[in-house]
Amino acid sequence: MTSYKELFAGKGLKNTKSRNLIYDILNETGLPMTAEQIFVRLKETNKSVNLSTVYRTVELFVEKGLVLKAIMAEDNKAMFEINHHEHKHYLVCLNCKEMIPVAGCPLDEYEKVLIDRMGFDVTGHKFEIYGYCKNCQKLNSEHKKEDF
Amino acid sequence: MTSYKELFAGKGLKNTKSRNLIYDILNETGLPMTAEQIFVRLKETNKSVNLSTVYRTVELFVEKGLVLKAIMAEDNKAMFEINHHEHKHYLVCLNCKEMIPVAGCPLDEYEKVLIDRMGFDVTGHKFEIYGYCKNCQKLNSEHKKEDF
DNA sequence: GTAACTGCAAACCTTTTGCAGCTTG
DNA sequence: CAAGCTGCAAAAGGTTTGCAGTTAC
Repeated sequence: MTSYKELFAGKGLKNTKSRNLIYDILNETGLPMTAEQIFVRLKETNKSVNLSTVYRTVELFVEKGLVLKAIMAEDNKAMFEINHHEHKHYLVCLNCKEMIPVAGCPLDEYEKVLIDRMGFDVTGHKFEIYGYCKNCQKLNSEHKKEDF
Repeated sequence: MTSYKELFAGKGLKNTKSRNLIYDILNETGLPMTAEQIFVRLKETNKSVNLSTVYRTVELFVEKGLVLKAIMAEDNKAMFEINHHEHKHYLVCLNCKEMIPVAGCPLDEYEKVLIDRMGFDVTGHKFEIYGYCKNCQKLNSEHKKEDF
């Protein structure tokens, strides 16, 4: 179990067992997880942390900028992932729900256009691409173009 | 009160008072609304429809492709809007929560690139731009660049 | 007439909160 | 030691469901 002493201290957070465990799980997994998933993962490894603590912790991490929060359409649950401070988007498979990260972002130019055209002060954006991953394409084929 | 007899019939739905009312509200408003908002709006005009009926109805509309559903980050509530079958995105003001529609979409090209590069079969995408609208820019100024 | 729809109340599920006890710096 | 964390249990808030009665076709 790693210790994130300095990392937490820098944000005015105490370095506790739960926080280390939760940050670890998010780090290892490398993908967005729900609070429940984090909770279950910890339970499996007999390093149980109370579910409310998980919620409080990830929310705190979000507040301090250590973690990013996103709410997935469909099953409206919040998902949390380590903030690597890189700009990243996901391909979300509609079948297996896997989230595949893609580097790069085609939107910066567009944001500038919007600022000019609409006088809207852009601070960020969210961009998710839905479809079917390679694996699921083999299995399924009766999907149609949808509107998002 | 308009009647959407043919529209509903085409989707195998019965033409009922509640459905007309709900579709009407969404049409008039022209912007995404929560089930609650629809419910309240109807109550105000003494055309009360039960909240569960609102939920059942909008969800049905979504299923039939008449309405689009989106879940707003922050307060994770589902929002519903008429599906005009046009590709549209929103500027979401982080202060007043207003959603300003923008026509056009810079992403089609990018989707093609992804298909080639990742073998991912894209069926759609969701794109929301966060920031501050003209009005709120005047009031606030202490906002920082955030990660989404 | 029958299948579909609605209202009502209760259940559900994710997330939040109050409080008492325990840790960390 | 004081402030901050955690567990527990209970509440909150959005959404769903079972059922009995009503309505549309």
